[in-house]
Amino acid sequence: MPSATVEDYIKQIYLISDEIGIKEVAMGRVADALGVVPGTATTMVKALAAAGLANYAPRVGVSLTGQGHVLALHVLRRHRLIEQFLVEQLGYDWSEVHEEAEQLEHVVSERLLERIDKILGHPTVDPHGDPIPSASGEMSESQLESFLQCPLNKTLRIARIADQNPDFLSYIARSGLNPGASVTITLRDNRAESVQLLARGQQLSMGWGAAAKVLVER
Amino acid sequence: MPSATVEDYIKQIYLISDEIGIKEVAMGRVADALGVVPGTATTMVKALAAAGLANYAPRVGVSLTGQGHVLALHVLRRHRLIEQFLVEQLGYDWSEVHEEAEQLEHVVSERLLERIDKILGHPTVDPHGDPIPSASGEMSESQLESFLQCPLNKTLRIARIADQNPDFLSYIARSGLNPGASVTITLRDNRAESVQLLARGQQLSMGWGAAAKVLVER
DNA sequence: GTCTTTACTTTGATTTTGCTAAATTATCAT
DNA sequence: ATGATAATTTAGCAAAATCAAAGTAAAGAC
Repeated sequence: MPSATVEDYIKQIYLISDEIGIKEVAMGRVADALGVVPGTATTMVKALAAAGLANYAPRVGVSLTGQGHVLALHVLRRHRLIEQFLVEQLGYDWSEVHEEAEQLEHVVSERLLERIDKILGHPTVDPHGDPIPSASGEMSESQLESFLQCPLNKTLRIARIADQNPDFLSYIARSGLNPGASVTITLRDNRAESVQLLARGQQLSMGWGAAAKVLVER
Repeated sequence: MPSATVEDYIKQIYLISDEIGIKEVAMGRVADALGVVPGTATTMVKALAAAGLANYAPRVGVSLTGQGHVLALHVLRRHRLIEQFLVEQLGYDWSEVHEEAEQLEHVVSERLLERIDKILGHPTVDPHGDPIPSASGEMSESQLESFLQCPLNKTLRIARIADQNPDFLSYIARSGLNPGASVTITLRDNRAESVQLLARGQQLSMGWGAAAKVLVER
């Protein structure tokens, strides 16, 4: 049974790889994501490789093996189901569930997880709109657009916030941009790298970095 | 923040001490309870003493300090509230919650615990009838009698099963001796060290070891 | 009262996960 | 090309928790 640390490394490698769209993840990114010094990441990633969970190429980066990929999806399933459970059943705010799930994801049994899944009615997305992998390890690959790609002046539904940073999430929550809420993009300015939008009757403006993390559906 | 291992040692020392009614717990008992070789227990208990959680006297045993006592009650509170939650809200059987709670007790946050406590309506006992310490660390000291002390031929209510062994618990559950159920002790034979009883209309017989672990109230 | 058994402690090694600091390689600008 | 800068790896060390095996003390047997 993989340790909590191993699960965290595998999960982060998966998430970074997914985010940048490249298999190979640079060691620096791994070290950053895990909050350890680079040397620690190198040592751990070598151990992951020895355990058959990752491929490691010195000075190039790390990628997940098939086995590592399976494990990553399992951990992600646990994390996201727990988040959904905390919001739905325990009255947590969707912007504050991350830390708690981070701990719980390493100790819930398969049995408990399946009960949670059943009670929640087999949800396919967590409170942030992130997709929940199925028990068999499939992940629905939805085609969502971010604030940067979606059409102007149409009413859209917030589907997903692709960031776990508590600060960012609470800004999003305060602005009424919860998953499920409605928005209209009124203006996109390429020179200023800013987006103007209308949510809850309020006019808002976001920079490109932030705007890219809010995904909508029509 | 104490590690999961430290919490486990402190909890077991508390439980054993409580069970035998003596402050000083022999190292062998500690090693057994934790499932480690004696040398390991010695090393760890010394560390607990160095951390101010326990008093250690070589070849005599270990006892909890005030600080250790407080920690033990906190861990027990977490464990028992979680057990109650698993039974009440997630449809677990009361005889199978122990392992799950054993893991969860080390990672639930104070915030989550208080939400669970509130949802359950501030329960004072867990599914086994074991008392749940309050948030401030008080434990209701009830005066329950076991099958060995209670009066004969009276209808009594099962209040508590003082054992966590899954085998024993499932025997108890199958026999209809769940906390809350009614029983009548019909015969106690000191020579045979056995107890005859009536539960759910069924005649049953238990040895003294088992009978001592079932506590009733009138 | 010695002897043997049992309980306990000590010692030394191992695994996992982390750190610091030095050495190395790659990259980029000049 | 060359040297500076940034990223990465190596090497050496440490803490936590464990084990195996050897040593020691206490208790009971005779």
